[in-house]
Amino acid sequence: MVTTNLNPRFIDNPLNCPVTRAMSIIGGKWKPIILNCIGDRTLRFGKLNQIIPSISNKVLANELKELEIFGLIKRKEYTEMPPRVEYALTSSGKTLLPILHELASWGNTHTAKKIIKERA
Amino acid sequence: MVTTNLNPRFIDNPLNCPVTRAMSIIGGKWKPIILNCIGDRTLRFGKLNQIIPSISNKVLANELKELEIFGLIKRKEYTEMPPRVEYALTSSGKTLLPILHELASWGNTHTAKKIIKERA
DNA sequence: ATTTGTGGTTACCATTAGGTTACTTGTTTT
DNA sequence: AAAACAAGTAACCTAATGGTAACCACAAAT
Repeated sequence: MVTTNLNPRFIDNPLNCPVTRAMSIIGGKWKPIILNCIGDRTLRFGKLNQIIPSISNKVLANELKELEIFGLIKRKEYTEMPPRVEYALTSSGKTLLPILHELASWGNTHTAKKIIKERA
Repeated sequence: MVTTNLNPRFIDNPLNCPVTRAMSIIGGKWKPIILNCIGDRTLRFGKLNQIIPSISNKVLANELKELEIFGLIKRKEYTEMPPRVEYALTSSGKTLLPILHELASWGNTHTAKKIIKERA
């Protein structure tokens, strides 16, 4: 069974906290990466899978579905054979890009080497 | 056994992606909330637990420990009885605050009501 | 003598997120 | 006749995350 419901953390947000809300949407291992990868482009499923090879197609399909439910990406299906499906960010999804970029540049200042060295 | 190691996602970052790196540090259910709560203040353990009542003290202790390992918060212990421990953001942790604020205001525009309504 | 306050720890358990492999569809190429 | 392509599904499994409840040390207050 494919379970693509709303993230329980989104529904049951004890503090009704906007940070929790945001994290319940873009949190998780792959969602921010996917959003960041798509960026301003329009990408097909297979292309995304190729850019992010370490994600399985099951998980990719699932994450895309959830992102669509939250209105961050739009899915366009062409009825051809073999099938073609294109993904792009919605305007709402694009408002996340600058935040993700900041997060990325922040992440660059916290490299693994640095932290592991500092702990040693 | 208390398992406060580095997040496996931080170590095993397949794409060596800064977004992944950032999310492996501040991702998770409580870390961004804790950071945001502390903000510019200095808070004691009990006070934090009171502000975020839905977190258990075990989990809170654990998250604080991890945030300390990543150099985002500093812990100051007073050898008194009963004990007193104060937490505050490090300068590195404070650089996250503006990003968290943006995330929060973004989260405010994506309320549960709105999304559930749009789906109906 | 017992309770209270503080900042945790321990052992145990439940849920969830994520991963693996195999399979489907219908048309085109070998 | 069989294999390849594209975009997934289905069934199953493991690891990580988070949660619960009980307990600890030590001093001060009741």
